[in-house]
Amino acid sequence: MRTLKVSEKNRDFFSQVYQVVREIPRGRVTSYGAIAKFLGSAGSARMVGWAMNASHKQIENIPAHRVVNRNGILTGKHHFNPPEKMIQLLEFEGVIVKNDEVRDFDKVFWDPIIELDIE
DNA sequence: ACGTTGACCTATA
DNA sequence: GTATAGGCCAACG
Repeated sequence: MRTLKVSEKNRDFFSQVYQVVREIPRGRVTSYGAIAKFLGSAGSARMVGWAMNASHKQIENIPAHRVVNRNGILTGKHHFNPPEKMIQLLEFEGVIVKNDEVRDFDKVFWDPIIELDIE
């Protein structure tokens, strides 16, 4: 269990999303909804998507390819350039993607609610 | 200021 | 198994 320290500056929703996404280990994935729920705003999963959409503007690298929807489908691949990049990144880390869907999703799923503690 | 738009999710049929 | 509906709420035009 790792503890996430949220400083005064990083209190806004987007920053918190980025901090969680950065904690996803190599070869594991999580879902938009899981992040939203972890941050206390379940039902705002679409905002997590928005955060990913804006993640390329961030200075630090955000492993947005490790975030998929709750069925393990790579719904966000069209926002990568090229779209195949997302699959390549995942498979490079050992995640097997078949037909835009993560294989053994339940096994590689990384749940921030279990793995992270917020401070 | 306001209507529309989503890298979503749950529920229901 | 698919389909449709409603809620969500920040950002964009």
